[in-house]
Amino acid sequence: MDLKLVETASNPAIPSPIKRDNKRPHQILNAAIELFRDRGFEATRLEDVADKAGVSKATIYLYFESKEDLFYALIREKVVPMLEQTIAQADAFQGPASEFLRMKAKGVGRLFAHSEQGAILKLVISEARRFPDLSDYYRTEVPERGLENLSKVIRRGIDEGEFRECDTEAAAAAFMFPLLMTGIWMNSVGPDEIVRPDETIDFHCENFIRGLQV
Amino acid sequence: MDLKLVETASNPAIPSPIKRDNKRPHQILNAAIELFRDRGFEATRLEDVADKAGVSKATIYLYFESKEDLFYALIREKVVPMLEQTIAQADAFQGPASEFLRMKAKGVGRLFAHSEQGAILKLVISEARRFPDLSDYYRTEVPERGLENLSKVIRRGIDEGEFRECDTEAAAAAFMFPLLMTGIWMNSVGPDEIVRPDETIDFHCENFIRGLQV
DNA sequence: TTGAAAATACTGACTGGTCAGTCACAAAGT
DNA sequence: ACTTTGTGACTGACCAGTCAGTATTTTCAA
Repeated sequence: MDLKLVETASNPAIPSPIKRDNKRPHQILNAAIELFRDRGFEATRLEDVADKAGVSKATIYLYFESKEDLFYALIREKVVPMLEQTIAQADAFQGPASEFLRMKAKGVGRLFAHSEQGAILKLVISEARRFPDLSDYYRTEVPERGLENLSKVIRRGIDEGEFRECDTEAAAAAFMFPLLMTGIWMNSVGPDEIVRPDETIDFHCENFIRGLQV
Repeated sequence: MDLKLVETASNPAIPSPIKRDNKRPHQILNAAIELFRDRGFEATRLEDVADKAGVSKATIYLYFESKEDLFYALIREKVVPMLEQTIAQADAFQGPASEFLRMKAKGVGRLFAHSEQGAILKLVISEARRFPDLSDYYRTEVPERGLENLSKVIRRGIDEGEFRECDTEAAAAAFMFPLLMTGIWMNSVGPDEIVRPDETIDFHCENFIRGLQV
């Protein structure tokens, strides 16, 4: 799987001359994630990214075409591998629908709440309107793929008599949204004393299942 | 109620010389909301705000001290009135806790999904790390105030035998998050075909109550 | 093995464009 | 006349992106 994006003026088909087995791109990307999350794309100075990565600004241009390309690369390098893992996990699952939901909540919820994936989600949300093609890619590949998958699982739960009949698409969104929101919260206004992410996710998951059971 | 913020270098106690009974500030603020939401604070040029408001850039400086002040004023002028209304509504409510939740979901959910309040939420989330005092103010006044209030209502529901015993703080967050997330979704990656905000909120509300009932 | 040449990796200093914020002046209202 | 409301033109700082040149690593002939 590869990040394909429509070619635009601001996104000229990225030849991406990243040389392999070189740690520089990863150093730079890791520095960029944190700064982009904390200050936003526009307000982040490439010089600060360079400092944080321990290189000079010009070095960034050896590995990335432009500041925008750095942003695109971030999604390419950090999101796609996570996706493959999550999908494999979901495909392998056999068992009652409610167990799948529990697994999903623990996996996805914790991932967004405590890893760099939450920072990336918040970043994409923040910059979505400025990078519509990237936002479309991320939306369809990450949350919508998750929603579709969930929708099917809930349908299966209904067919097998575990869950009550309901609008499965709405249910999928209602299940997913607290997981995403917890991740965004922890990477923007939070962390704080009021919202305890793990407890919130656990409660949500159990209460959601309880509400759905016949 | 007034927006008080700790005085910092970037926020020098805002004397706010906004002359009253003048439509200019509102024109400017309305133009700013939309541009800030779509491009973010940093990437929005004051000249574009001016164009959209139908004035010259220098005119903005008759009513606002700086670009940052414009952002602060946006919260002052657009959030505080909404808050007062919501609080009055909540205080006046008498009836079963589940009815309160329904009212809350319809009110707050629709507000964030379909009005400028969703855009403001998304904006604050996006810029939270860059404007920590504003983010603190917003977080404590808007979502956390809502969470506290909800927490109490759920407690009341438990005490009156309507709801099962549970972690009321986690429950409040789990109830609130889909409402907030729907608003953010609609103002960033959405609108799209997959997420229908009203159906999502309605399902969430009913399923949440169903899960909570004894 | 050594060391000169080639290839690769990196950088400091610069530039051209952009934009927040200013100011001297103009128009409109009273 | 005087105050309020407005503006076009300017400026100084900032920063993405470039480039000429330096360091380091690799290659390979003697």
